[in-house]
Amino acid sequence: MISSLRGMNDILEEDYERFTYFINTATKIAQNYGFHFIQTPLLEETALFKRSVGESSDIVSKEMYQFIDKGENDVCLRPEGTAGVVRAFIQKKLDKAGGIHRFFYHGAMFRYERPQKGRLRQFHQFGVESFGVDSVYEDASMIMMVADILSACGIGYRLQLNSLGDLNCMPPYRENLINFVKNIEDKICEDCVRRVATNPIRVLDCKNPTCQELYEKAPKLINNLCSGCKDDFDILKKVLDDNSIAYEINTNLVRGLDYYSKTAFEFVSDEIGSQSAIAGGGRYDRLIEFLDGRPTPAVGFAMGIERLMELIQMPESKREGYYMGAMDDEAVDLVMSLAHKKRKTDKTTIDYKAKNLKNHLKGADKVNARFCCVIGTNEMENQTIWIKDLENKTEQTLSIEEF
RNA sequence: GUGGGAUUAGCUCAGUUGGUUAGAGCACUGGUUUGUGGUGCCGGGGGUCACGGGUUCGAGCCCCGCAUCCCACCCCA
Repeated sequence: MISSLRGMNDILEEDYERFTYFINTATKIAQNYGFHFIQTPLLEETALFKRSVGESSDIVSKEMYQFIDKGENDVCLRPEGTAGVVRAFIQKKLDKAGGIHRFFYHGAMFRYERPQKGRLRQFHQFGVESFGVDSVYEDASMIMMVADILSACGIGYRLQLNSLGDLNCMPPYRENLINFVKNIEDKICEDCVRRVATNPIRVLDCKNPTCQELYEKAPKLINNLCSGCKDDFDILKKVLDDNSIAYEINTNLVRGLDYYSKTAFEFVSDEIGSQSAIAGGGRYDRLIEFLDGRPTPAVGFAMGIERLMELIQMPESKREGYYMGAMDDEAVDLVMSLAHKKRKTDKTTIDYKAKNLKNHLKGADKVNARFCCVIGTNEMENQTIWIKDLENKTEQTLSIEEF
């Protein structure tokens, strides 16, 4: 038997119902916020991710499905969604056109990681990207949108917030931090030593308790923001307060992708194990110019659909549509024709085998049909059809023309 | 990539110190004497015990390998 590749799952039946329900709910909300759907290719030039996500990130340095295609192009399956959307935005010259452009997307992402609960090699994200709005109110809108989507799905969460600063305050802070860490380099873990060289800010996010203790005395970016960043962060907090969205400031929150600046946020769940981040995002004002576009402010987020799946509270499934069956073999053809007509407007399932009434009622129950419609000898004689409403338990007999 | 645990029917799981033909519940399917369901009763099908080796008179059970899943690290959605 050939089975699916490690970390790559089929989505069907109950899972598919939940998956679709989430996409539909999130789509509606994104549209309410003025976003439009965008679809970009699953395969992109490798250079796109190296330049956007950053070569120092684990995603690019060891997790990409990368290969050379038959045209000798260095390509890879997308490990995240933002890079492709930004590429499309620039390629379509929307950066030069100016104005505001808001997109949402959903689809498969690929990362070659060791699978675990909530961590797959092929997984699905729902994300949005907003271009051309530098106001921090847009950042707030992003967070409100995630909160709306999660609430609509009945999902509980904690929201963590941080500011990563901008070109004015981040570089001096970075130097500051490097100096601090260099002084205690002999006490920190191996990973942190590596991080100082590749991406020093990420040491703050280290899970090692010894390191965490040491970093408690480290300078905090939140206390060293320039006035612009600080004002924006204050406004953001106020807007969230005004709209009753609870948050906690996590000065160690560092997004794993290199392109983020200023607002960074993460929604976590305490109910799904160690892979607890269910949504994450932030501002990335410099990414468009990194990818050769005209400088354009941007902010976005992504949600991991598989991680949300078991948290989604599905609405109660209601009886729907028709079930049709015959009690005599001679009636099967008539059932078939009536069902064909009915299917133009309603969900209709047919049982092709003649059965007694009891079994048809059981069958109708099984497919969760609202109406059980049966044709037997009596009905054939009178050219009628017997219908029972399984919800209200009422019955009627209609002529086949009326049906 | 590192460390640990698990794997028996479609699903959830029993299976004694290694000993006849591997079980249960649910699900599926048929019947319940020919017109009333979701909730009665009776029956039926379905297992290379993940896979590959080894030890043994004999392995679901012990040993080795391997695959997958789970947990933690790591990473991140």
